[in-house]
Amino acid sequence: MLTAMLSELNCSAPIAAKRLLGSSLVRSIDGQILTVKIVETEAYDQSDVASHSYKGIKPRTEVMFGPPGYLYVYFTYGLHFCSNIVVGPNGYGAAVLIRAVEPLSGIKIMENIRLKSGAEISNGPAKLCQALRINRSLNRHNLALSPLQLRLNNPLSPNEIEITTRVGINKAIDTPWRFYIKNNSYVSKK
DNA sequence: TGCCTGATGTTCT
DNA sequence: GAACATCAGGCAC
Repeated sequence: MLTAMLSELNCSAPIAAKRLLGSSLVRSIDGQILTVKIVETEAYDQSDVASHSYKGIKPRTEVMFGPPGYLYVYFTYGLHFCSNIVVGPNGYGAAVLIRAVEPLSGIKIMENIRLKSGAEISNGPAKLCQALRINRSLNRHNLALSPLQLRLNNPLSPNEIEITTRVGINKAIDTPWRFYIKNNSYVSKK
């Protein structure tokens, strides 16, 4: 399955970002299984001034230039973690930021971690990291392996996907590389 | 309801 | 020393 997943994600960041919508992440914490569905993504690659990989390979961004199917976790604003799925060919710096997910199982556990319920559990990139206990220890993690696995579902049809410009950045703000599932209440606001 | 701001660590210049 | 792919709480309306 690993090779199948690799080939699915060995494409440009925007295509991979759309491909990842509707797919699941399976997180194992202390023997408990949490399952979420990816409902909102943003694409970044090395040709894009808003991307961490734009300035070339650095210790922090090295994982973005590796093979697809790995997790890139970075720390931001002094408080928060955000998680990206590395995509594109080995050697090309591209990744897809996971902006929002919909909890499918283990919801009670996530509510306890977040001290929130409903969409507030995971309708933002830093929120979902907290809900799934994703931190720097999972940077460079292989998403084919426990305790965090990516399960690609069947691609969504184009009419189920909304395309907009990205959120929370001030470079390349006109690039329409944000994708989310229409009418999904877990998509982040704005 | 919606805008504004403070909190706060890592990385890069 | 500044920038930063954020969030939550407070305050004004």
